Amino acid sequence: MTVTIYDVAREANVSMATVSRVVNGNPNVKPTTRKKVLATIEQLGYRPNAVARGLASKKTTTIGAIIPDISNIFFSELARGIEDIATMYKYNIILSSSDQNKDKEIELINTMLEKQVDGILFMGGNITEEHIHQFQTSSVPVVLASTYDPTDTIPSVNIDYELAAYEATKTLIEKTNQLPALVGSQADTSVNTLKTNGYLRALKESGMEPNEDYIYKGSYAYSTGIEAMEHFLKLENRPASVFVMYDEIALGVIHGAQDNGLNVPEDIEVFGFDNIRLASMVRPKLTTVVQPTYDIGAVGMRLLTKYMNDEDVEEKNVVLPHRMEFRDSTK
Amino acid sequence: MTVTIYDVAREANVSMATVSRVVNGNPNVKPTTRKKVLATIEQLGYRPNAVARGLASKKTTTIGAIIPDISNIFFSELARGIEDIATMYKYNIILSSSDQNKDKEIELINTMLEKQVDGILFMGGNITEEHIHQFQTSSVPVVLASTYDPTDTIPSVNIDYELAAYEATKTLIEKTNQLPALVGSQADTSVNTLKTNGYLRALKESGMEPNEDYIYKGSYAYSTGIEAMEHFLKLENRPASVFVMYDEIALGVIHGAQDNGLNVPEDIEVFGFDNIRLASMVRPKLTTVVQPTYDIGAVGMRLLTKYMNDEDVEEKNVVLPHRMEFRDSTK
DNA sequence: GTGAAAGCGCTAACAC
DNA sequence: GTGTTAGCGCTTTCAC
Repeated sequence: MTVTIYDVAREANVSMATVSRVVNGNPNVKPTTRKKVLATIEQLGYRPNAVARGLASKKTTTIGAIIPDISNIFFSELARGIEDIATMYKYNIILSSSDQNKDKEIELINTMLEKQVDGILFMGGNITEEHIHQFQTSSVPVVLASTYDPTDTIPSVNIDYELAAYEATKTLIEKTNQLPALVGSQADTSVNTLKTNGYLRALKESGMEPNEDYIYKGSYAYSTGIEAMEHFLKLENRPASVFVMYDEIALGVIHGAQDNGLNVPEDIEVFGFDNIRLASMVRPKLTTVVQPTYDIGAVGMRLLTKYMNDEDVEEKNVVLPHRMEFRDSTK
Repeated sequence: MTVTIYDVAREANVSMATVSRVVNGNPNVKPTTRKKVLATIEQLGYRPNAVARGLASKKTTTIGAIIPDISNIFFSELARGIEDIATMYKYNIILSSSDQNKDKEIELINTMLEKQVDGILFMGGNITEEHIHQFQTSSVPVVLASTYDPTDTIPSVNIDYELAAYEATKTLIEKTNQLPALVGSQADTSVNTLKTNGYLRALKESGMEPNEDYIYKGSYAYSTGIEAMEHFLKLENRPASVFVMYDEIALGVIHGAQDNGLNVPEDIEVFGFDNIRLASMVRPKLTTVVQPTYDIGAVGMRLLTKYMNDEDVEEKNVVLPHRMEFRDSTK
């Protein structure tokens, strides 16, 4: 039925070992035999069985990527960064969405380990002790991307979320001289915590007290922005500016304002976070914290290849630079 | 080092076969032995090796998905549909982007076949004879999603792109009584051809002649919309409406118009295609052809499971319904 | 430069 | 119910 390395060996009058050498580009083969083997491979339509190879060699050239949600524009961009570098190094990717559900995350890690992936790239919400235990007892390297491990145990690629949020909030305070609102996700993830902390630090440094009414948290969705704006408009004094933890929600804030007759940035300034492609596809274009999304994936994957190949790693926890991009949603 | 089924068997004083039965939920095991085996599995931290299992059973419970670009919002949504159903049926996914490059597509198909995937879900640009040849000589089932095979040889899940484009164009003609413009991608894909054909058919039926100046094609990107609008504005008579083959480009058209002082829909009406999430995240909200993106992926994956399990398939080429959603970018 | 042979860790008859 | 055994298709020493 299916043609195996044995069939090729027989037809070409060589041993399996020689065919294996040819297939794997081993130089210790006489050019003439190589040619002969290649010819019968072609003729028989032989296709190496990567599963058998994986069993024998204990390498699958496949890595596992666990991602919160592939349909999320931020993560799909990050995934593309992973993929491009993986392709460059000849790895395939088993990709799975976890919805940041801890049990699902743990289950996925185990499934991927069973499938004998050569490494795991993990993007998630919160890194718990159980995660760390899983990772440490894993036989293959693990790298975190856009995911913060408070213990700094696991290699990772991130930006400084706390600092970025601090800077954005600080900017808003300096511009308006008033207390900025905060809109974001209520999910209990370390990135959310870091962003919130940055916001609070900026307030504190300016001698401002946080105001419950000025903090609105919901889902990661656009609709959270709409809802937040409706909430703020019911207040006696609405905020003069708002720092939003995710661009998609920020778009909701802008439209929520516009739909209620406010002008952005004249009546209310909006500062986003991530710089997803949509940020330049709104009017007014969104001022936001630029995070090198694609690069986080790419650098994470590159880091993982280093661990898989036992190369030296200078920096276990990579912090990529971020910056603020001022567009038209702030004055 | 790693604990194998043999270690478990030895520790539990049973044979490998029994351990295998327990692991695979085979009912022919006495409850007491099952309990014993389960206990030593737990104790030893045994994790079944899926690669070995795949070699022995010739099933990997992994499918391959070839997609034009995972960072594209349309395809990432489709991918989520695939994934959810795959998870439901206990399959993992090897996901790769092809950029609709034919050579890369063929190469990916081969890589996935080498990895012994149990089936392939293919999303691409053009289905050529070479593709069909590859698919037919493949040992595993293949399903196309959002990808048109003119010969109807390969099972597929689509909507009727030609009809949908026809309807949208027709609507624009009836509203404005003028020749609508066409903006889209110049990529030579069958979906693009179908959409263009639908546009042309609507013109013909209304006794209108296509006008070169009213057809602008570029990349799939937002910027194509901006460029198209700039092109139209240079014309002596600019179009009263435009049918855009992709929502993301349509957003560009809207903003290209607005950035040049035109109002949508008053000065120019815009009709999109796909109903990506962004369509409701612009102002004015985009009127568009609603395509059940997530469902195309989900139904495609479900269809693939049927082929993989040798179930009966009533409909080899599934055509899902579409509809027009009228929002604020048309009058 | 090439071949022989022993696994890799598991499943799947088949026997008992 | 449970054990024995022969592969699955390949890589990898180790000889020669």
